[in-house]
Amino acid sequence: MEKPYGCKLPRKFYLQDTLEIARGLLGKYLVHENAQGMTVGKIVETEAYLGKDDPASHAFGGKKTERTEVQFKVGGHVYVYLIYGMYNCFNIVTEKEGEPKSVFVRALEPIAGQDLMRDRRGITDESVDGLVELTNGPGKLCMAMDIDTSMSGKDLCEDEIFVTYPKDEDHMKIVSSERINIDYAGEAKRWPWRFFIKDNSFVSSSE
DNA sequence: CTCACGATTAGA
DNA sequence: CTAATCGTGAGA
Repeated sequence: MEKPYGCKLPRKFYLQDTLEIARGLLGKYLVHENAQGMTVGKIVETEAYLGKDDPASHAFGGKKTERTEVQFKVGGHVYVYLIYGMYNCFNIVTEKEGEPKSVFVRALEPIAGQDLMRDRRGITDESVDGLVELTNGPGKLCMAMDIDTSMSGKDLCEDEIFVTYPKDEDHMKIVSSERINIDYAGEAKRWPWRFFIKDNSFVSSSE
């Protein structure tokens, strides 16, 4: 059977500068296969959280707690947390061990397993509008890909969940903006650490 | 132990 | 625009 994805990213990818990784992840495929089946989504929107020097980061000031300690692992691990008591947020830990930086994945474009995604999202609309609703937000993509906090701490360099270079990476223009919904972060709200693929309709709708 | 809060979403 | 909904983490 022909796989709808390419080669898994090596550890080295996740050891680059976090802002480079946030941009570099755009266009890559996130792959998760479990007993229900396989789902694949192209990463189209990310945000960088730069750890101890970033007031918006859960690790601001070097704070380490039970929930956030996976961010201190070596780059390539998964950090998932629950927000508002009901939605999961998927992040990729970056850089060397002890450096609690990460990239938050805000939106995907469904590539494979769309029927399964529709089931998990409870969406019956098979039009383009329905397709966009599957993964155009951080909580939505976690529902579609079946990602929850039990996956926090997993290693993307293993086989349960991983990111790949697609066989043919599309031509795309990357743009940046302020990060979304971090009013608590003061002046850091202005820092342009959100990246997305220009004109991609699966990017989350906030501006 | 208590309790305020959130890197969101769906729906009015 | 707001309600939903609960794990987390700081403080008593």
